[in-house]
Amino acid sequence: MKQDLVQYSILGLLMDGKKSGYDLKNDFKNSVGSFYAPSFGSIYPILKKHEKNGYVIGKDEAVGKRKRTEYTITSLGKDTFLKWLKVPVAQHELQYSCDDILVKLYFYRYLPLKTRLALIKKLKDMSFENYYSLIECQKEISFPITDSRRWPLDWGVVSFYAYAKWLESIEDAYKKRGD
Amino acid sequence: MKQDLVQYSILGLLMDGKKSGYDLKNDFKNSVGSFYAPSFGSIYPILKKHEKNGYVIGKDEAVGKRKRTEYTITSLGKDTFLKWLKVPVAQHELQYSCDDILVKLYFYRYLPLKTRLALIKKLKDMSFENYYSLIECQKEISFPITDSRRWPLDWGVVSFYAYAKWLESIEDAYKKRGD
DNA sequence: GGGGACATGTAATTGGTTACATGATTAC
DNA sequence: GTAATCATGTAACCAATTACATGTCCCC
Repeated sequence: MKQDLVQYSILGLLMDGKKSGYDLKNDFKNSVGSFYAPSFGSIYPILKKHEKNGYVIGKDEAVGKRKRTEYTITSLGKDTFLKWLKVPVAQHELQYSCDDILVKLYFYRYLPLKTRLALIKKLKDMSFENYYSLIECQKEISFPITDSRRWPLDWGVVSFYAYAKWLESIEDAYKKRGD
Repeated sequence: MKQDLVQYSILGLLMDGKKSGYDLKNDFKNSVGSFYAPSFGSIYPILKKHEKNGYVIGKDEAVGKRKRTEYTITSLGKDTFLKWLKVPVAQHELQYSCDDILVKLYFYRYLPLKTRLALIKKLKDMSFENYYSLIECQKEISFPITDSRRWPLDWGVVSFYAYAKWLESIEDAYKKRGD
């Protein structure tokens, strides 16, 4: 999934208006930058690729004498992005690599409320499932709490529980809002 | 750090006895495999590289007519591994990418108790620090809980709190043991 | 005798980062 | 005038995965 992440994130950032490659770099920094920040060396080539695929349209704009190429997302690009966004996070992605999920989560606001809620519910359910299955694993291993071999497992247990509870609180918030 | 991870992990897995490349593949699967599992295509070349660097020594062993190359870690290899292991996890690594840390954590048992404890304490302190600083960030943003733009931040808050509390419980366990 | 595990290795491909190259504009 | 920021792009490099290539052993 990782390799697609840049590509879809760029489409995601273009969802709220046309931007240059330079803008995108800053946008990454100011949004999902703390866990994912691509370099110019990947942004510009991807933009070109997106244009070739018909996902974006580049237009040279002159700001004074300084020229910049602004990219607008097409409806095909939007569909492609939304299609990716709607794919629920898979169990194995949740397993331990959170970065990709965090990026996806950030863009959930572009989904209709119902879809968003369904995906959050699914994420919550998976978190609880993972939590319970790791609890089972914990029972099977005999290492004491001070043995580092069980730490990654314990880390998983505490984080899945925390995620699940937090996702539950989001669900509750939606319910209270009554949308 | 990511690229070094494979290399040090291989040294780490060789810490408790000589192994072939094939063994290592299985070992990854059975230990840190759920969050990090390299392919043969990276294991074998790294083994060769390690041998060139004097970190491991490969010896052809014949099991019947089937030959396998078993690698033994050298004292230089051990030192190199331990040196890496002793480097505390940096703040930015803790930020959101947990995989690398989990791998490192798994190998902490090769460190003397005192060092291990100090590193756990440091990790705990950083988790609390991150937790408090994210709490500050939360105060500054005005998005309601139902806005997906704050979710990555919230995710960070709940996970840092969970990690910190859990690391604290490890410390307590050590104290109770009175080592 | 065939499938599956054991065992090693490499070549092709992918995809990213770093560093380089270039040049305009703005603020001091 | 010079440093910082704006702005775009590419070439060299690096590291990893996939797929391929090869062959043994063991059990059914």
